[in-house]
Amino acid sequence: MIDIKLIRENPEIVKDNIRKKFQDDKLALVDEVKKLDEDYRNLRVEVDELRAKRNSGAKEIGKLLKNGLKEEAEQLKQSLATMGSQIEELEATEKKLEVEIRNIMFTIPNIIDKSVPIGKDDSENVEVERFGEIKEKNFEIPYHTDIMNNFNGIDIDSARKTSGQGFYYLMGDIARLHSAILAYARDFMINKGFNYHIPPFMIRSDVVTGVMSFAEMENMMYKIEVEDLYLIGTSEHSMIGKYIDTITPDIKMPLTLTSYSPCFRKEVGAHGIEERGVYRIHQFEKQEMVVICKPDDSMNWYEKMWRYSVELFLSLGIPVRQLECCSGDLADLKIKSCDIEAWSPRQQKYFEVCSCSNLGDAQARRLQIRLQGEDGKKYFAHTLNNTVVAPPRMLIAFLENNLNEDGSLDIPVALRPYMGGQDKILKK
RNA sequence: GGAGAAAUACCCAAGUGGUUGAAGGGGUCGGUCUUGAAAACCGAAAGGUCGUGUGAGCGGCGCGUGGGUUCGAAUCCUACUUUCUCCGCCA
Repeated sequence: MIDIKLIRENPEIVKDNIRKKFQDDKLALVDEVKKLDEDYRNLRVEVDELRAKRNSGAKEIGKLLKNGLKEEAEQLKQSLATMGSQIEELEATEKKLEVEIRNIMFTIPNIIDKSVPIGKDDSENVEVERFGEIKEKNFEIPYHTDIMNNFNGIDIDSARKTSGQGFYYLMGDIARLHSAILAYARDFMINKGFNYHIPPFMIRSDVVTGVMSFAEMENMMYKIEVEDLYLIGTSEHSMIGKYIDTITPDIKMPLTLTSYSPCFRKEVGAHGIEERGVYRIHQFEKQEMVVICKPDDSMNWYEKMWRYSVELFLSLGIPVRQLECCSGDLADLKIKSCDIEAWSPRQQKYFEVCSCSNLGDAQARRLQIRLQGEDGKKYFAHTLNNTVVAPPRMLIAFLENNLNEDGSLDIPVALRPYMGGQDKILKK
């Protein structure tokens, strides 16, 4: 959500930005909302004047009554009553305009960073850099669920029975590996100075509508029946929700947070649930990083954050690449974003495992997350988020890259303390 | 889950329908005293947000949140949220 002042003063910047994102159908909205905003402000002046009159009139009645002038007071009451209904009418229009303006402002994309490559859709995303050495395997890598099966590590059939498609039982060493990776990721971020959080896994509807669009909500969020609660789709929801309507002294910035949570997603639309495996599922777990900082600092943090993901994956023997989101693929709230993709030796290609985003002040403006300088001035924070690691999807990359020809799995040094010291787990 | 009490500015707190942006403290800032500080005393300012104006300013909204009653609401009604106390239940 951008500042409407930008539309008042510099609509061309906003339109250019829309063109860069190939959303030309939204161009007309700029002039439309500009006009609505003018109407709104003119109306405000009118209503405010009336309200001022009513207020002073009401005070006058108080005085008259005090002086025992009942007749005059009654007369004044009459005239104020008619003014009251007039005000009510205008207020209805005022409210309507406010809602219309807000709705349009939600759909106008944030101004993208000048470094973002221009492109229509995800096919034009740009590979920036590759990290880690790809070790060619001279044997065939099985599908990830088959690898898991070799360790008696997964039971999807039973999960289908208990919960339907898109669920899984992880078992034995694979389940332990899953927990180990999360624990390692947690400590990895703590060692980077991030503050570890376990947030609520359910949030109220007002937080939900605050942190996401209506469409997103429909496609992602599970609602708890009877209660006003939703299962979170990512801990970002509860982590950002924590700061809604807050003013924090800016000397406390940056807030570097890392949070663990299970994530629940309906996955309606998009690609849907893949039948086989744990690539896209209704329930997974995720270690997340969230940074709230001063505007000047957000690009530095963006760079640091995606690099943390790279470092973590490399430390687990998984080659990755950074893929920068082009303008057309960038979500409307974001000013810059990239994916970290892990190498799949089986598919001989990279696939998404982390997504790092700088939202600029758009999220903060929408949620009123403000900072206060030592001079007392208040301004909107910048917010960023990135995946640290999200198993079981991450396990796909882990298993494929650390698999040996004899079916055993190497446990990288970093992970061994979390796996009871084992350097290898063996096929069952 | 049941019963009761409560929510006022940075903090504590007064205020039950009429100049209440909201008494009084604390804190903050300045001064006196002191080598410096503390204490004490004297004095002062500011307090959210939006609109409007070049500007000093003017005005709207605002006392947990949303509705309502009224010419007028911090004050009355209502729903919700949260906190505290007691009872019940439970990892």
